Amino acid sequence: MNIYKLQNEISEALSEPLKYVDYDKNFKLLIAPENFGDFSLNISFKLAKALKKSPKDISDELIKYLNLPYFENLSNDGGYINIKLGNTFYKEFLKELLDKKSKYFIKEPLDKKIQVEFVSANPTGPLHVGNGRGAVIGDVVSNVLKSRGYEVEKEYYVNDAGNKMDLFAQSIRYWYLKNFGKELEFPEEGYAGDYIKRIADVLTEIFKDRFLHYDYKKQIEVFKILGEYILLGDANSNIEELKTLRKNLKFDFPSILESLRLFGVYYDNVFFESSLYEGKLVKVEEDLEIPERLSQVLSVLKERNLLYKKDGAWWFKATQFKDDKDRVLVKATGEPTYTLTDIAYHVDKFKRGHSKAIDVWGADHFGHVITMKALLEGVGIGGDFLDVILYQIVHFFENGVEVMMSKHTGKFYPLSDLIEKVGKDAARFFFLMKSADTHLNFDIDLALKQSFDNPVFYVQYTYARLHNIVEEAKKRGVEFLDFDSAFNEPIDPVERRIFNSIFYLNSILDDISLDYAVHRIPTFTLDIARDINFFYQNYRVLGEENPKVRTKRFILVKASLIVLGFLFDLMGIEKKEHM
RNA sequence: GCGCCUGUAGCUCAACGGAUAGAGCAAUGGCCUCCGGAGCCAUGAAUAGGAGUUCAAUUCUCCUCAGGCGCGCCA
Repeated sequence: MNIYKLQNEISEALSEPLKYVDYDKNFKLLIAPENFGDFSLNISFKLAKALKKSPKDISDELIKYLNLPYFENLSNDGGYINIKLGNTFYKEFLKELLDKKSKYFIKEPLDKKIQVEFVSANPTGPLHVGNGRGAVIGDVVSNVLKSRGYEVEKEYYVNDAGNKMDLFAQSIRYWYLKNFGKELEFPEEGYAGDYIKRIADVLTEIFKDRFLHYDYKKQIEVFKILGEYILLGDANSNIEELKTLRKNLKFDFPSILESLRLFGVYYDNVFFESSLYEGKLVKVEEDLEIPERLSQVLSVLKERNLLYKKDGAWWFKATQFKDDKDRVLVKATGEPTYTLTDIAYHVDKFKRGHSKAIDVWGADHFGHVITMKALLEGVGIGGDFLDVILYQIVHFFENGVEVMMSKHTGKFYPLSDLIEKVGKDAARFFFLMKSADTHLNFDIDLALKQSFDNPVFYVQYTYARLHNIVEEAKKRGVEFLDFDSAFNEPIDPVERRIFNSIFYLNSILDDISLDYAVHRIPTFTLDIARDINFFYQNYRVLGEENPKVRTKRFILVKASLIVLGFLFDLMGIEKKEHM
């Protein structure tokens, strides 16, 4: 028994009286408020206008058709149809749950691929704490979609082309040359962080003066590659020398990909922006020559008459697709813009067979969303292919003062430090708890001080003490009866609440797979943990004399362990059996 | 100026358009012969302001106020 089956049965039962009525047949059950039964239907309110009757009268009629065997009682409370479920229902539901365990919350494969891209920070500096929010959101959205039956590919897009990378390389070059007594002007808008100097020092130590007499262009190329390698870490580079470098490296903070792994984030794929520049040059127009993979987009736009030249640059007619201005795709210098590589990248996602691409971006990239959707329309894929999850800025406070961070001034708080201090689980839970579209104030002092008080410990503690009951039962050789006799006993409200929540979880996950509101997972987890702790405090399990009641409660313990364990897996936090 | 996000208890945050707006922290007062007290119970306290749509608005629409973020031939 699961929520879909129950909803279907209700839907079918109502199809007879509502034969001639146009209504939403996929209506959902609601969890009823306390003292109003287990679940409720608000369908009569929706039908009131069409049927020209009061909700209360409609419910009176409908209830006559709802004599399902699972229902113990039906009531009409001001138009709401409130359902109290019978023991047969709980027996079937829990049998299935205990049998399938966490698979109870995994849907059948849909044969649909979805790609989730997140973090994708420039490899010009280590990840800072702010990146943590996107990392957790992307990771957990992926997990939820997997549980809904999608085939999910998690990807990191490395922006390793363009001006920022040049500035980065120039900044390293400055320090490298300085190590050999050559003092230059520090590049304007260069990266000022300590780590830049440390990269230069590491390179000096390993490669000595090898790059000293390279020409400027060659130096930039080398520092770009090596610097990126040090910061990003081992993605899928095949260059032997880089692997050796990796081995010799004594750098004092983890690379981007290592930080993410410490954070529990594992990617299926790392995509390099620079790969879009590979291949031969293609002539799209007489005076427009561009790498092959980028040229494809331009050719399609040209065919559709959406590309034009102005002031020496090539423009996309974005205004035809609700953007507020047209967008440059190829600069007057002949270089592609970030917008062009990004649309080429998204076309690539489409060609890889994904039915949808989900990007997780910081809210400061908001302005890019409409342009990307316009381009997707422009190339004929359609704007709906892309969903962008925007998460609002995180403000960090330390000693009561806001921590200002910028890769350019070099002041930042590395994500790896945060993980080390408060732990992976607490950090993930903390980031996850707030809705993505609300600003998040992250008080670092509080996070440190709080480590033992953190809600994540509360839920993990709940799991551990439940697990202890199971262990204790084995140790003491406590006897239990069979499933059927356990559910001859009445189920009391506290137990119902917990069972009902577990039963309803699939429905919540379905919602999250549509609106990506992953903060509802920690919220749900805290709610059910509270109910479970109340149960734990007020009801004995092993010490209960009545073997039927004892068995029923033990089933509740097992069901709770299954659901908590599954939720922890979704959120990427540990299932600790002992703390 | 235009666009987007936010405004809920002293603080940090919840609430598919649904019934009595919920938690945590902080405050006050209780609960350990017990399967883990890192827990449980009780008390006080809130929808920025104003119109509108709806049987029903914290949620949707409009206006005002306040905070944040965007509006590059940057990425």
